[in-house]
Amino acid sequence: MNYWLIKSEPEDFSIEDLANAPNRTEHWDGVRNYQARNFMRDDMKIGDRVFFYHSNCKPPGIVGLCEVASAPYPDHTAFDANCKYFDPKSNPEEPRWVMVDMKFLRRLKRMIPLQEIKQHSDALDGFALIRRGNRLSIMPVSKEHWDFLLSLE
DNA sequence: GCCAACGTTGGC
DNA sequence: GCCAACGTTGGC
Repeated sequence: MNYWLIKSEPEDFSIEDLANAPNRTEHWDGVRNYQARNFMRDDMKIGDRVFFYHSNCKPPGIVGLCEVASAPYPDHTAFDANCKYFDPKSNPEEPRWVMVDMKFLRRLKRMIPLQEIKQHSDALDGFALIRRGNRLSIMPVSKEHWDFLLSLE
């Protein structure tokens, strides 16, 4: 099993939104970064565990757990000219972007703020979230880092 | 709102 | 293939 962290701006889509979605599951659309796409396309497996991270808010941090609930499939929002995720270079015959379904598991007992995560840079050495200039919206988490982060809960 | 740190685009 | 210009992310 692999472990991941996904970012979402809570004003756009929050952990509550995922918890309230039908079947507690929603497709993770709108990823328009090749590295993040490749993680979904090549490495994510059904059942992988995922930290849900709230970004661009006060305070940012890890707020919940979810799991990968589907294989990757084409992100249809890239085909819709009225959608903000529209990409004219993607089409149904040759989709450029993919997504997976994410299923809500639970909220953390408390939010783990980014500021606190940064204070454990020794235990979390190499964790992509706290690397300088990190902008990835989907990133892998090692088993060791996963367990450590959960121990902070 | 600022701005550093990216990633992407496109001319050459 | 280089790289300047531009757009975006996201913490602060």
